Amino acid sequence: MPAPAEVPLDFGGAVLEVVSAIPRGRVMTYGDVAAQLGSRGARAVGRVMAIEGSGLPWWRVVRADGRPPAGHEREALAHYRAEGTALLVPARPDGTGSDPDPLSYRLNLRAARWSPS
DNA sequence: CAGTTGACAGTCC
DNA sequence: GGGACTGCCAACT
Repeated sequence: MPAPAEVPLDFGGAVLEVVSAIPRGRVMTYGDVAAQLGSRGARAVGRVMAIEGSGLPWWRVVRADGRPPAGHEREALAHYRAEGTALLVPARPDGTGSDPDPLSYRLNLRAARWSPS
């Protein structure tokens, strides 16, 4: 068979498939996931995660800025530290000791960004 | 059927 | 380097 029906699922089904294929310690941007689906609806991907994201490593899907989904930065951070994902901490010149935004961290996409073979 | 929303991305200032 | 605007796609009202 010339074409292994790998896309009998809907858009959401395909998203779940790609996100579920992301290895531990790696991350993908919404745009990359959408690109794998042959679509550019990065926003559509995000919405699928918000709905069907339950039961999936949604924290492995981050924005192009290297920031986790809005409203879940704290939850995602716990997963990143637990999986050893490459994180970039905002450099503190003085080291005041207090972070105005502890959730202002970013992921090192240059090292953690992964793409399916 | 049309408008609005939304776990975004890319470009311009 | 950071902020604002526009563009895209899919689902909801």
